Amino acid sequence: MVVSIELSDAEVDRLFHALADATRRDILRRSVAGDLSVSRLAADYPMSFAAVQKHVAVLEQVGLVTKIRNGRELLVRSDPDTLRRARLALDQLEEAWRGRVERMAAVLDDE
Amino acid sequence: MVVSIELSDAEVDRLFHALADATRRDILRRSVAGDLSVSRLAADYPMSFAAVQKHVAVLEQVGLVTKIRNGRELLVRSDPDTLRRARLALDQLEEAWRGRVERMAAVLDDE
DNA sequence: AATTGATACAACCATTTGGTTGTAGGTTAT
DNA sequence: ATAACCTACAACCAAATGGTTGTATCAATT
Repeated sequence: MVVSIELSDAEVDRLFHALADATRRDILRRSVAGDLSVSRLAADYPMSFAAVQKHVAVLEQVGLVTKIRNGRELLVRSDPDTLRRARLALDQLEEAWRGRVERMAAVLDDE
Repeated sequence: MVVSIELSDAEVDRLFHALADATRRDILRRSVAGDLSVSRLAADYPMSFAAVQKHVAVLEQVGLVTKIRNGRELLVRSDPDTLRRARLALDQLEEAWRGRVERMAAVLDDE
């Protein structure tokens, strides 16, 4: 059974904003492929460690990622459920479109 | 046949950014339901006409919307293709996840 | 215990964003 | 022609964003 999830405007705002940055999307992709520490991630971007840390924090605040302690490092782990919620928001927008197309088709059928 | 579309990082940045605002998403939904003039749209938001105009401009710049002259007003029309491109970007992120799940399942099968 | 490595966090800065008001340019209606 | 309406655009402002450096904390290694 699929539970219909209610997404608040504010949450969708933050979700899309988190996804609207190439570095953050790249961090997401890489942490999906396998858990990586923040410093390991940071090594591959042309910016300071602190900057990458901030990007991870943005992803973490919207739940796209969680951090797991492993010795003295923190592994960044992506959360597929949150990504699904982002998709749901897009789906709802697209659904409005499908509805319109159907209504137009119905009008045409009436003639 | 579905053509695999290449989305540049910059384009996805702008796409998600355009969607990361509740007012803009609402304008999208309303213009999907039926073409509306900018002033008609603006009348229903608690902000100035110029502010709404800017939101429409953001949607227009990323191609989520186009404007069509109708007498002295400009109708805002949504473009479903661009919305689909946004979804494609999300799908590609999700696909990375599916790939991981499959690899993990394969590892488990090997044991 | 001292050092090193990984992270957190504050302070700061430039740029962008989202809002405002005001002015100007077309289009329709009277 | 004039008035009324719709849109465009510039100038301005406060707040948020994305980056920096510096300092502090905490865990592991030696």
